[in-house]
Amino acid sequence: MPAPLRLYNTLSRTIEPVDPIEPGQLRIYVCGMTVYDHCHVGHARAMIVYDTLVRYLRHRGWTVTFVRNFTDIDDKIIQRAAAEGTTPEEVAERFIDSFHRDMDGLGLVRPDMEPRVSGTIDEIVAMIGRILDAGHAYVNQGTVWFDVASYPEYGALSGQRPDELRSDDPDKGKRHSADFALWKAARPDEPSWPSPWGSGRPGWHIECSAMCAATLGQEIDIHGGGLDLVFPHHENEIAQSQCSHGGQRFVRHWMHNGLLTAGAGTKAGGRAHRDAEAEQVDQKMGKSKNNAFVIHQALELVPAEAIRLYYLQTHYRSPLPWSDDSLLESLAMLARLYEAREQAEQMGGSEPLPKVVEAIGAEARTVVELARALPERIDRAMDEDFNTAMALGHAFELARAINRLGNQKQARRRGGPIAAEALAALSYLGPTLGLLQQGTEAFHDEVATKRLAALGLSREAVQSLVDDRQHARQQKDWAKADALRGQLEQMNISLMDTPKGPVWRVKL
RNA sequence: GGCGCCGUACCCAAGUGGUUAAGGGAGAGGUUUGCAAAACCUCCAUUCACCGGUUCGAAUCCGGUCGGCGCCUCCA
Repeated sequence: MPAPLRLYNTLSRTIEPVDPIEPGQLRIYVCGMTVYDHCHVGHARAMIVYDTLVRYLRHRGWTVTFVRNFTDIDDKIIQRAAAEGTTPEEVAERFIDSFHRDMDGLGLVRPDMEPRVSGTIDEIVAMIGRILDAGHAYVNQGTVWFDVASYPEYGALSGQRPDELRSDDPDKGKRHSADFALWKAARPDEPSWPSPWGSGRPGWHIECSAMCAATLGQEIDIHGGGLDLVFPHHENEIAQSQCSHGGQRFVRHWMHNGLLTAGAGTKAGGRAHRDAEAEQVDQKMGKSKNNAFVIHQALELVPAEAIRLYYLQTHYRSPLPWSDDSLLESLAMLARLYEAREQAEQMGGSEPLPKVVEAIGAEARTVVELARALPERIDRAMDEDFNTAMALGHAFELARAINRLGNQKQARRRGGPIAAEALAALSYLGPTLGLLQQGTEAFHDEVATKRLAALGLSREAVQSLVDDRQHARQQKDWAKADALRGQLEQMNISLMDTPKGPVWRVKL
């Protein structure tokens, strides 16, 4: 049996055990993208949160079926196609490709299914038919409206009551301003499909209900998405799904990730003036707010795992401010983990563990204790509402202990058996959090490539200064060596003299 | 107007009834070093926006005040 997991359920507003429909199995549906533009780092947060969840659940023994859709029929896609003089299909296809490139770049697992609205039209039409038959919808001039008043449970997820909503809709033929379109009557120059109510296309919310049922069945275990989807999108999904399935419960566990915010003043430590320009407050990131930072740009600055760490440092339900400075800070944190691992990798010796521990003493014991405890501590944090931040905190405690041990000459020579324990523990970060999955060299190389590009420097330029300094040092021309070091420092390159020769790194 | 979330050190951030309030970054001092860098050590919130209340005991529960954010139009 897989390990039990407790998660916050938006429906009950409490942390509850995940209670699967079938023992050991979880059917998870996550709202994906409307593909009318490139994804920004706010979308990346949602994608990374659910990717981490799925990885972790599988690692803990669950059989997970993970579905994430593409909304490829939508007003904005149609608008963009019209503006570019192309077809909605072409626009959707282009941004689905872009999405896949971004997700691959971020190192995310592919969902088991990625249904598209355009491939689910028959199911959508059938579902709308059942909703009409059940008396929860009405037709007006080729448009089918969901009849909110017919469904007393409406609002259970979001706490909204239809009559209390701000209603600024001009009358479009609805009975109640909270009613929403299941099927939109065809308009000229827009894609449309035949239906019993005339040609048209699906409304915004029905696709997810239909794709969910088509891929996972009438009832699913976990439905995820951004907090901004709670109302109306998910509220409407519940209404549609349950009204078309004879009242059958739709979702057992509703999971919502907090949003990324943008627009805060500088966070650069030490000089956070409170001047007028820094008075901007955090605002949700979004294209309409014109403050979006695209995933592709972020991946040019840092390795994918740094972006991942950025998000996992904060609990998934909290809002998270985005800033370039914080992104670089996350990279520095990631490097700290990689460097601790490297430190462990370099410890030699193959004596029996107890003997080495005995010889080295307290520092060795601490590493062994923390290493052995780490997997369980990570699991405990993750099993209680997916607390990735706490899990990471534990990992950093081990990293510090490894470094402390590595400061001892004797440990570097004989600490191998202790390091093996630490390495095993650190490798636990892969299947659980998706971190430390690169080789040490590959990591340093990627960091150097991306950071040098960001600084406008070339490896050759750096290397030649490093070489010059090395010559100066060999001639004990300390003044010249220090001058060259200073020059590198100015370029944001720090130089480390190691027993194996000088090693340089871009300062993080 | 309605619904909901949040306010923890210089910054980011975990903790949500009970021994010393995780972790990261910045800062100060030290160890180490030709000098450095990295790393390590020490210091850096007797205190969790504010005010009341419940309790033997609260950052954690309840009420109020102030401040911020999200949703109610498309949104991860």
